[in-house]
Amino acid sequence: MVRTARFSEEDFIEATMALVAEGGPAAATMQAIARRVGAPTGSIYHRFDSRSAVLGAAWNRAYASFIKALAPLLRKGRPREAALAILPWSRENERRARFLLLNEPVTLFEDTPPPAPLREELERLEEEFDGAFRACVSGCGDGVVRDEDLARAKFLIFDAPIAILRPHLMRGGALPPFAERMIAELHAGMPLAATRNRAARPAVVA
Amino acid sequence: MVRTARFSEEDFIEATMALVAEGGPAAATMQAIARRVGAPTGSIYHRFDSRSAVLGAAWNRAYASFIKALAPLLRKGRPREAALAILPWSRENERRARFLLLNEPVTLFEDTPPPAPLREELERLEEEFDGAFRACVSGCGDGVVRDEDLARAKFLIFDAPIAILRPHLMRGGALPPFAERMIAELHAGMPLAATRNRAARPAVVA
DNA sequence: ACCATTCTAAAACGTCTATTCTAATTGGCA
DNA sequence: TGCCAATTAGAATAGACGTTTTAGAATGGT
Repeated sequence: MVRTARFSEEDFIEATMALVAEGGPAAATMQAIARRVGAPTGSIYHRFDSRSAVLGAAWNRAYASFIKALAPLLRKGRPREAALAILPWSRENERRARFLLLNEPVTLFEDTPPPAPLREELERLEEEFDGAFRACVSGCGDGVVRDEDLARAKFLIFDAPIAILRPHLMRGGALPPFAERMIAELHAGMPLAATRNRAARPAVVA
Repeated sequence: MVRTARFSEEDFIEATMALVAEGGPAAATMQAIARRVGAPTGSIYHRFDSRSAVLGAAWNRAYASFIKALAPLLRKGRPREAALAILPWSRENERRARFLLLNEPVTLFEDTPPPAPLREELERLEEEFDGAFRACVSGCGDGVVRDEDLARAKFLIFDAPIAILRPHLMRGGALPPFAERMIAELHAGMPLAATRNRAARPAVVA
């Protein structure tokens, strides 16, 4: 190294997350990222090949942090704790939570996909997460993991809690206490494994 | 009228929905919309003021159709039926379902909001939907609708079913039968009104 | 003190997009 | 038939954005 860098990868990634969290993916233009860091746009290209490389790096970083918080609980066979762990993680990583949980990768990368190394890293992360789900599901039944059971687990532990949190993440500010209650009740009322060989208990109407 | 129009508002709206449903919001450029209809780009501007006017009109149309399918059931106090009604609606309106349920208005309109008349129409639609939810919730308890109860109803009837359907809507193709089972079980296991004056039933772990 | 290297800095380029403009065409109606 | 507003038609414009280029400044070993 011959010249000390004023701006780090970290700086650009953090700025990107903040911009997307605040104004959606379209707000994270290269010029906006640079402006936020206080750098000229060209400097970003000394660290990243392209805009999708910046976005991809930010996504992988946020996703890895999220998985780190949930996967151990899943592997220990604690789906309810895993679902509830999304709350403290979101509170401690507000920016990351808004960035990760309020955007779909498909909309974030729809124009140009990230470069190969980042795509591969993302695949690894997704496999790790998927594996944790499978471990959790297979721990609660026999060895075979049926599609329905996996879909059900992902819903109960991931998609449903996020759906509960979404309005409050969007609005900003604190997550209300009843969000936690809703997640807990959801897990109390709906079993992780699909009821086999009998129809769902019919709901009592009126 | 002095010259018969070859292209209708309808044509452009339908093309816009199809493009967004197939390739995300960014795929619906004015040129892509025009190409799909077989018209020159300029012709769109004889019917719509701007791109956001086209998107807004498409959104309002899809949303109105969706609300029309659900609101009556909500007002009749049938939350479970309302949630399940999303399935046939999505099957009968596959294009609209992908357009409406797979995109957030905030990302669709983040660059430039639709013109005032469309915004007002959207507000009316949202109020109608909100009113139906409130009617449904207040029907199941006393007159006062608490924030928590409203959030819970919107989750059970709207967000959770959509979260269940999302992977299958994205992938395309038929919605699996277990999606219906999951929604039914969700409503069987989790009551519409929050349990008052006592904590949520604790889940049995391990 | 020099020099290769790494970085900042800012302007410039090329592409893509929404939008506008100008001209040609249509078809009911006086 | 000949007018005329509505419409088609497609090129032209202007701006935004990602990316590249060029120039210069800083650094640490030799």
